[in-house]
Parts: sequence; C-alpha cells; structure tokens
Amino acid sequence: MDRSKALVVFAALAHEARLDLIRLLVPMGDQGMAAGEIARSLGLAASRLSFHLSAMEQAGLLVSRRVARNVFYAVNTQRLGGAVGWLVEDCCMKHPGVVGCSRGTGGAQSELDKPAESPAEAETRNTPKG
Amino acid sequence: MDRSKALVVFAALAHEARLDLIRLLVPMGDQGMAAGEIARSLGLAASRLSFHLSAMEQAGLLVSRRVARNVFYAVNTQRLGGAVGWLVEDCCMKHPGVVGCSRGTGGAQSELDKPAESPAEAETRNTPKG
DNA sequence: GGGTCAATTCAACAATACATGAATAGTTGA
DNA sequence: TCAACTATTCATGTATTGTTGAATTGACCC
Repeated sequence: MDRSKALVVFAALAHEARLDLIRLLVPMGDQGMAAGEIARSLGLAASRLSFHLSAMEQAGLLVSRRVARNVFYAVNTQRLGGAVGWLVEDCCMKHPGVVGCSRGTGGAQSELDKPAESPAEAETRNTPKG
Repeated sequence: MDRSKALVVFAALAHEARLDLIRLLVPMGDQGMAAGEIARSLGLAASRLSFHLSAMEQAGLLVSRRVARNVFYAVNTQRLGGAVGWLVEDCCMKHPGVVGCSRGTGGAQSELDKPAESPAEAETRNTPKG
C-alpha cells in the first residue's frame, strides 16, 4: 500500500452512502450482497448506487461477481485494512496519539490536547528572520 | 466520534497535499510547524496551503495557534486516531480482515481473497422473485 | 425468441472542490 | 505611523464529482 492507493481509498470513503455501504457489507463477509438488495437496504436509486459501487470497486474497496441475474458485492477487507494500516503506521509513523485513540474508539475524544508553548516556538520571537 | 465526523476526516485526508501535510506534521508533535515553513517544505503556494490548512482545521485534524508573526499548526492525533478507530471498530465492527491488515501494513495486500460461491447465493438461482 | 427482472451506462444538469494571483489583515520593530 | 514580514481572504476560472431519469445490456424462464 502506497500513498496514492491509500488516497483513493480515503476518497472512496468520504461519502455518506459509501460508509453506509461498508457498514452494511462488512458483516456479510465474502458472500456480499446483491446490488438490488443493497439499494433497497440503503434506500438508494439503482443508478446512483451503481455509480458508488463502481467507484468503490475502482478504489479496490469492493469486489464483485455475478451470480445468476444478481451481482454480489463484498468488501475487500484487506484493502480497507491496508489503507488504515498505511495511515497509522507509515504516514503517522505509529504515533502514540494516533495509535492509542484508534483502539478503543467510543471513549474520550471531545477534549483536544491543546498544545502549550514550547521552547522551540518561543524562539520565534527572537528570530524573526529564521 | 460518529459517522458524520469520521466522514469529514476522511474527506480531509482524500488529497495528496493533505496526506503530505499529516506526514510532515505528525513528527513535530504538539509543537507543530509554522505555515510558512510548511509551505516551503511541501512546495506549496501560501494561499493554496492556507486553503488546505483551514479545511483540515475545520475537519478537526489540525489545531493552530499564533506565536508572534507565525501560525503554528499541529496534528490533532486524537481526532485522527478517533476516525480510524471509528472506521475499524464501529463501521467495520472489528472485522478480522480489516483489523489484521491494518496492523502490519507493509506486508501482504496484493492478493485479493476472492470469495467463493456460498449456499446463500446459490439460492438465488431458485428464488428469482425473492 | 419474447417477456421479465437485475444492473449498468448514458446524457444532462447541479453542486463542490481546486488552483491561481491579487488584495487584505495582523504582527513586529524602528 | 511606516516598512517588512507572515498568513489569510477574495475573485476568478477550471475540473471534478454527484444526482437524476431514460435507455441499454445481460441473464433467466417460459
């Protein structure tokens, strides 16, 4: 997983309907769910769903296969996990703050750890030119 | 962290420059980095960077504070980790495939776990109306 | 092959997001 | 107050993305 691949995954996730889609499909495992049933479950028009499905398949987040008249879509969990892993471990270099908060979601999140002035910053007042 | 907040975070991450920004700022910790120095580091025009910075601050991914003439930006690691945690634990319900691949990024990812036909799907051939 | 169902593609439009350079606002030191 | 510096905002044009309904493709059953 590299940056550009992770980028595509995050772009694919940046949409309400697509997050709903992931949430709906993950429990179905490799079996997945037929497009029509997905559309009914999420209350989406067929063409609109198809647009999102193909975008997510392009991003590698979904895999599809035809079964009789239906096309079943399933989440490619490796790809999704890979993007998450890239973000946490490669992009954020396993920063404790990121890793810590990514495990044990529900809890504390509202309080921002407001940074306090550190010596390195105080310097700027004495070094206007750098 | 709820869906809409996570959504905003993923949207904020779905951009090359912003991933670069995260990668640049995470090692700086709470101290962060001045906008001008970020612009130089990433080779971005000031106005363009400012646009991205404010978008990410809106998303809660960055926190800023003024120090003399400079504005320092730092990653809100809790927010970032929170979005990751929501995705893995709440949205994907800690699915083993996602969790497994999200730890130990670099490794196996290319091979898709092609799903095989399951009984539930085979049914569709006998229940055309559902 | 015709009828029917499932899903995708297409064209048209609307809404967002992005990039660029000029102008503006805030801070500092003289 | 002025000049220099830092950062943001604004206006503009462009590109991308999302939505909608109609038309099309593919598969099944008779």
